[in-house]
Amino acid sequence: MARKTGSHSEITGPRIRAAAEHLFARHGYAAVSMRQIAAEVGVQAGALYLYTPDKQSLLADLMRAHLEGLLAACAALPEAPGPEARLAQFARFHIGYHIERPDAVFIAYMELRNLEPANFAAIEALRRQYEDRLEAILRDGRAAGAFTIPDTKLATLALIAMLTGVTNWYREGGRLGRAEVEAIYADMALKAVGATGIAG
Amino acid sequence: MARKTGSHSEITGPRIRAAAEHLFARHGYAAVSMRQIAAEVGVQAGALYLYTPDKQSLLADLMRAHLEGLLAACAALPEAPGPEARLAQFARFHIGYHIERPDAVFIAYMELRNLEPANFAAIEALRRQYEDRLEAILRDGRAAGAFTIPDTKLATLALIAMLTGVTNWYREGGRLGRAEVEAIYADMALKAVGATGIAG
DNA sequence: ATGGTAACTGACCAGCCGTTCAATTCAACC
DNA sequence: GGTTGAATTGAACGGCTGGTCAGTTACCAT
Repeated sequence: MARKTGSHSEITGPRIRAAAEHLFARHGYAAVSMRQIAAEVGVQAGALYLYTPDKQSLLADLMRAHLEGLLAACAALPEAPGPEARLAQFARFHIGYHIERPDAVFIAYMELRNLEPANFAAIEALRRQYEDRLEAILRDGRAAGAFTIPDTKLATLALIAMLTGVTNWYREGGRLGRAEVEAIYADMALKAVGATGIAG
Repeated sequence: MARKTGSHSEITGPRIRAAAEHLFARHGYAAVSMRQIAAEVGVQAGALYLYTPDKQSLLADLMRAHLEGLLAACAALPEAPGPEARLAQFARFHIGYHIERPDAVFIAYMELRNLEPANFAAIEALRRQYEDRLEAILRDGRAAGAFTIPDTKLATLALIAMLTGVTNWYREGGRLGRAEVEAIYADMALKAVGATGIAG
């Protein structure tokens, strides 16, 4: 009993990545076996190795894909007028993008320690690129006198931690909708850096 | 070759917990074997089971001990005058306590999914108790007109995420000392909830 | 000196791990 | 209708897993 109907290579590959993302997020990279992933796809473990050289690459590829998508989407944002608007836009974007991909976000933040050094360096570089986007907004805003920030790097990390925290509790269909959460968090982010004007 | 000198039971127990905490934080619960823990203590794997019924209890005990210590220390805080002072005190306490226990914090936030349901419920209840402390501060402050908060629960989660994020990057002997970090974060926390007075 | 016992070893258990690969199956092409 | 080759199976590899336990050691009280 090999393949059943039609050519599967273009279907099985994405299905493996989806199953791995789902299982890694739920149980953690180290706790998930290749056989579990294969079972979720409906295939034998050996077949996975037609699509990934090993388990580690499966993890690294998921994380890289997520961060590259995040960076691309961030770069595609329209230019906003003024520091407050830029920060509000970033906050809303960050929450929206993360809320829609809870599994990928979870993995990207929790499985860093399971990456081999080379993969870790690559992923870390992408993460830093994204942080730099926010840091630039804060730096410019401070230079323009729009924000009150004792330390730009600290404010960057604090805001990202706050905004990303949404993924820990947000559930579709919960008490608050996505738009409300975005508005509330954008408002808090602006206030936290002492924004004078209102652009939430 | 059994025990070498003196009675070890009061030494080996804590050493096992310390080794487990260290290794779980570094590599993750699922990725650490009982034999690795035993090796770090300088003992054979079987000896671990004189001090813990199984690996799962080792994890649950570490998390429970951490959260109970956190709650006790929080409860021992002197009463602060007014909402701003209370929030500033909480922010400083939270950062200080977490900064000093990076391994325990890491485990408490990352290994929840590796807890069996019964243990998870117990740990989650402790975590919620701690959140309620902050939420009470915010609720009282809002009622007193000191804070501007659209949603108290959201603000609670946002602040905790922001404050806890410090443990992701803070290193002893880094660019900023503990006192500076506490001051900057307490200030941001106050501003984020629209505190009118200054009590950072 | 000797018996008791707390502390620990080291071998063992069944079972799962990531990974490999010869053999098989089946759609597509000639 | 036979051939090709991509897709997949299923068994196997050595090695590691959490956990058990009979046996050994070294301290302590007597």
